[in-house]
Amino acid sequence: MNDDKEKIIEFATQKFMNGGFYRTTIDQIAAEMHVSKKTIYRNFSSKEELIREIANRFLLKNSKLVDEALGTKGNAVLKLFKIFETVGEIMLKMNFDVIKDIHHYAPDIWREIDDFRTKKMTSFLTSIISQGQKEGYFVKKKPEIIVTLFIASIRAVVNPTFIINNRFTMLEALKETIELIIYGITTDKGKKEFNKLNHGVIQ
Amino acid sequence: MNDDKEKIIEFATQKFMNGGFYRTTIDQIAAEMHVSKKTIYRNFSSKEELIREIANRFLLKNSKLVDEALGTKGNAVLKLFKIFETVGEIMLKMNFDVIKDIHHYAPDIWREIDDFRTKKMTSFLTSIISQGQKEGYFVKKKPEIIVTLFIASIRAVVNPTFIINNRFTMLEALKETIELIIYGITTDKGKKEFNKLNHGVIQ
DNA sequence: TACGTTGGGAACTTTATTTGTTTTTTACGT
DNA sequence: ACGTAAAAAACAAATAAAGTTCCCAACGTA
Repeated sequence: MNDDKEKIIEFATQKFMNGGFYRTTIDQIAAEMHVSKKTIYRNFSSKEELIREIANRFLLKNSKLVDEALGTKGNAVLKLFKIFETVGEIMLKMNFDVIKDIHHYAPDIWREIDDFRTKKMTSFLTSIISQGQKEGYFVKKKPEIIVTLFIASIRAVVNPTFIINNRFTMLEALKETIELIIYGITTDKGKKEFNKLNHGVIQ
Repeated sequence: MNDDKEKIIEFATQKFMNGGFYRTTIDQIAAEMHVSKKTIYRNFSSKEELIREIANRFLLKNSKLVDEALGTKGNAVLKLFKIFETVGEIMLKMNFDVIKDIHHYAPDIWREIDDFRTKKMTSFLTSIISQGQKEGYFVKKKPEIIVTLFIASIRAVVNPTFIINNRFTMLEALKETIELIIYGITTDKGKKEFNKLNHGVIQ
């Protein structure tokens, strides 16, 4: 029966998130599930495929969260704010070593994740910035340029190779980066709007 | 010259703390330091010895922090509070996967750490609890029993095998545990004193 | 009861990676 | 120009995990 597959994914996700992809072996998963390796390999051709499946589900779940944030009624500044709030929450929940593992041992999967993330960001940032320009919150530079700048900056920070010692610093770095960029692309009207949400951080 | 040794330790510590002990190989360290493996193996007979050295220094450093907290002037309740504040700070700074790595791949070293920690805790808790009993803050049960209970509870929580999803939850768990135990061993006078420091959490 | 299918568990092979060693090359000081 | 010392590279050995195979027990069905 192929309700095994779901159970394996569920259990493996827990183990992986706790122990990292590398430290957690297929043997361990099988043993602790009281299932034979054969059963696992019948459902997944390799450990990598299992990891890929789990990564995809994770992306999909977070993708939905972002979509919800995007669905927020209101002006572009509010939407942008909501999205970064959501991203921050996702990052807080994440075990950072899991990301490091993928980056290190499964660079293919990492590339997929990065691609997905980039496409997602490009699409929503473009739409928000266009909206914000019409509303007079963002300066009227070419949206593609703004989006590229935005994504490049975020990717530079939210990346395992970015030297960090702990999650807090990392989140802080992201926040600072975003504030910097927002300062550069908002009109006076936009800055005012942002300060309402962000406790007056943007001058 | 044997100023190499210090440089290796310094660099390796950075790499290990960021990448974990397992993911970080001697080859990587050598390559990134622009040093040959021979140089590393001349100073350390094995990777394990290098790790042990780093772990020892880490323990020593934190041990000193605890000693400082212990040196705080004041009653036993204040001292206890200070120490757990310090421990909390240390935990926040720590990359938890590094601990998981040691626990998993170098159980010998882990046992040493655990021993050290236990001895340290036993010594300071015994002294604090005796002091607090004289001052009338703690109930007059046998200190050895209280200390044993205390240490067992803390070890149960501050342990890689304790299932946790993120650092925050873990710290929270530790805090709750400590509050529970303190509730059980303080007199009314002690509870009042603790609430002054702890925003009225102990009822 | 006999038969057949299914999956667990253990034993096995294979493959990949890393440790630790040895050899070669390079560079620098005398 | 020569000798030494360390880097770089090539090597062997060990380890550990992935993936496969086999055997056996449990269970359902005829």
